[in-house]
Amino acid sequence: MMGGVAEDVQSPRRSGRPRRPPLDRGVIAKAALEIIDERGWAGCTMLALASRLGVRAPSLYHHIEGQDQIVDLVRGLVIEGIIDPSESGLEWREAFFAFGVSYYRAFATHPNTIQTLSTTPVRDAPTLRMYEGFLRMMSEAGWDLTRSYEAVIGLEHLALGFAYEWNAEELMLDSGLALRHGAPLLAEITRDRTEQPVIAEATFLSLLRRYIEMFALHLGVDPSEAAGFDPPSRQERT
Amino acid sequence: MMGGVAEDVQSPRRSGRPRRPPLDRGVIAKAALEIIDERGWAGCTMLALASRLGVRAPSLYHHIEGQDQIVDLVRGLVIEGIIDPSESGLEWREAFFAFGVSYYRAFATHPNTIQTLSTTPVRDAPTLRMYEGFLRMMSEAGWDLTRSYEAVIGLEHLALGFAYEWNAEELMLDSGLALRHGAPLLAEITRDRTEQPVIAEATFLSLLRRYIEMFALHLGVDPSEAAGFDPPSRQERT
DNA sequence: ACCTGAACACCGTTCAAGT
DNA sequence: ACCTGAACACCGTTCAAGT
Repeated sequence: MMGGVAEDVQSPRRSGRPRRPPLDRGVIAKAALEIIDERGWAGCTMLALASRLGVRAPSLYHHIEGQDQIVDLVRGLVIEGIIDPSESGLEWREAFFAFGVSYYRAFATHPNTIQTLSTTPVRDAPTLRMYEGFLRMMSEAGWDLTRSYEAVIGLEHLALGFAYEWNAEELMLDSGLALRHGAPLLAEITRDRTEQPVIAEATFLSLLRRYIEMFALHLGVDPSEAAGFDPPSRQERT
Repeated sequence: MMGGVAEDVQSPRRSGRPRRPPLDRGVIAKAALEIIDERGWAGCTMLALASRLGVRAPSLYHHIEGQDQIVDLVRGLVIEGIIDPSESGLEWREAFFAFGVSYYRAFATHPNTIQTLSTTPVRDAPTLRMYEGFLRMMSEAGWDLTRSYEAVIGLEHLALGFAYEWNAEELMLDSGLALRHGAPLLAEITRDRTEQPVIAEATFLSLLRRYIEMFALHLGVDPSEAAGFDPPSRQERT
């Protein structure tokens, strides 16, 4: 009974290779991000995801607990490309800047993820590590936690705003519509945004520099007092 | 035939009053915003909306074209509370500041609208008017359109980020989870955020002041050149 | 262990039928 | 003119049944 030799004669080895990659969280995450990039988050249904993977929708539930977990997986994938500022060895301003730039680029590459990722609870380890890395870097430079946390929150939304505004499929503002509603200035500035993504990054970088300077001037203290330079009161470390 | 007197005898006038408000876009918008405030945008289904209005779902389609239009209506309602900086009569920095504050408050009052409103094309007249008003104010103060547009985009996302982060039902970051994943600094700063909304507004206001100063320093030009004062090259107005 | 078909509850939207 | 029940296509998810 066991070990029957009733195998097809003319498939000596060729038949052993499965024609689709074995399912696991990694390939599911990758497929999900691809669909989101191509068709937006709404297009990433369980059916679309399953059929891209050559499988039926219920099969996915053997590897993930539900749609929520796809959010976590995709977030991990997007966040992966962001540098850890606590391991950069740079002075805090430069580490902050490098972090901000790579944060912006990660999301500018995947603008369709922004809507969901920016307003969904963080549950994945890579993202928690990212925050911790930023806080550690700032802490080691002498900043207090509250200030550092405000800094990263503000930075995130500034970066996400620019990344989305200039890279998302659907434009937020339609020039023709603005004109028809008696908003000529708005209509003018929203015309011809073909090559704007490039300009947008330059603008963001410029803004980011200013943003960091703002914190360097010790937010909450009269700028004239702190004007001009180095890190605030350095905490003693053992 | 016409004008039959076959009316119920004992309902001389009382029966004339309908027990539910007549349906129109205004009441639909208001009901939608209430549901979104209470249960989040996902809770605002056509069924939930209809039943709050004492009506069946298909009835809504006699007044609105579909769910997309609900977005427009709700946006109009939220944006309504924001001041028009071009009619404030204030100096540009103060007008900018007042605009930013009322923008922040409008969304801090309705944090559950942020996810959808911040990533959905603008189609409603009130919001287009809001942008136009800001651009006109900046233009009259001598700023060029591109700079002004960047200013309002950056401001929006900064404001939305803070408004969401500190007022949304679901916290973005869970302290316990952070601790369990080896992120002690993040865990510490996200503990006890009970009365944070108040602190958040103060933080945002402080940040907003700096943000405006940043633009006052003529973004894109070496700050040491422009350091310290008044509006940029004033355009001639007829 | 993993995939599947069938089924369920719940969406948004359409439409012929009523008044 | 406006509301309704019934119906449709499409979701996410569950589960017993297969291998």
